[in-house]
Amino acid sequence: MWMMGYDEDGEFNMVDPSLHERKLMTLMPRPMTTYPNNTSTTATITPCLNLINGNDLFSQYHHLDHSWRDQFNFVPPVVVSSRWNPTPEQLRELEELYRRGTRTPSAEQIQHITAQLRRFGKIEGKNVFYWFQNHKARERQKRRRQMETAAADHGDHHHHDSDTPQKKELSKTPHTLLYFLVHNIFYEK
Amino acid sequence: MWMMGYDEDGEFNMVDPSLHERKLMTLMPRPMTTYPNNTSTTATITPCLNLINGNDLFSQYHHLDHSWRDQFNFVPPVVVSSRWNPTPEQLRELEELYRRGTRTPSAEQIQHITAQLRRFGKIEGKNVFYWFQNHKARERQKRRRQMETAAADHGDHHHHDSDTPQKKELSKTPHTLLYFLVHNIFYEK
DNA sequence: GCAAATTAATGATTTATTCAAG
DNA sequence: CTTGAATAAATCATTAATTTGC
Repeated sequence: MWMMGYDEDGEFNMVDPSLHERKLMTLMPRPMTTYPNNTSTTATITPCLNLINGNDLFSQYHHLDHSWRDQFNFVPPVVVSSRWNPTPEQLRELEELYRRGTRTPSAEQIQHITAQLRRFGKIEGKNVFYWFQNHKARERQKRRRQMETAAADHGDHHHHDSDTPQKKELSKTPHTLLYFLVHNIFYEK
Repeated sequence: MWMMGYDEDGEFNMVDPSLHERKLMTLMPRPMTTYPNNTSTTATITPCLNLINGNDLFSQYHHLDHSWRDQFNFVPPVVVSSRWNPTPEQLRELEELYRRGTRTPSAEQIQHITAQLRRFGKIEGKNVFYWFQNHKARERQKRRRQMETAAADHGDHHHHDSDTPQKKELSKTPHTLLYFLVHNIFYEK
């Protein structure tokens, strides 16, 4: 329905739907079977991805009666959460890193952090990247709003805090995920 | 100088300079030596990268006399352009694609286009990605400005053109480079 | 004609905004 | 309502056009 047509920019889209259906993934129903690449050697219990955070994703199929299921060899598709949700430990670690000054971790830092946090559950590099990006932006806008209200209280004074983006520094070294990825994938050779 | 310190967000940066010195690259002076990965099997003449668009990058060192050069075994560093510049053919092809409706090509499209355009000279996927991103944005703002002036002429009427970003469509399929890269690099497994 | 100086285009990054899952 | 994910807008920085003084 939305898969083929012109968008606001007049762009014509005709794409392979299988490539872009990212909302929910349907997997073979193999409960308690971890991913092949799951490093099961860690001492901490890595919860089955379908039960992370205690959400039993099978429960939504309990209304199906067994006779029907058996007759057609029906197996309820396992709907796996489409987006990452940090475990409390992961969040704690990330916030600690942020508090200690990490804002835009380099690709290597991202990889390292990701590897560390995988001990606490499923996580990918892009999650770490997005987390810092969002956290930085939202802390900033939080402060901005505080400043606004403070300014309104005091009669619109322009008091430059230590966090006010003063004038914009030059020559910022690119540290973004995009930078890393571009250099890794697209630098042919 | 700018390489180590706190940026506007209070982030501490201490990075390997070699990773980020992207302003100008200095290569060994090997005139007429194409890049190793240069597909030299194509029938079309692929110009030496240093002479693309007819810029002889050695001419800037003609003031140096030979005796001095020979004495100290001086070889003029070949300054290679730090950013891609499309050849006329590449630009023609890209504009044709745009005219035909391509706006945000998928990763596969990018790879395909890049492969095609490599026939005309050095190019990378990210160049194609950025070209479409920039071209789309600048065509849009061009039209926006036209609209502004038109509205000013007619007394600020709100006449919704077919290109006015009406309300924002939902369910846009992610087609960006970032999407592609993220899925290729960070999808562990 | 020819470089240095200045301006205009545009390639490349970063930041702000938006969408939508939970 | 919070926040992970994605896109669009703004910005930076480099190269090409263009101008200017000689």
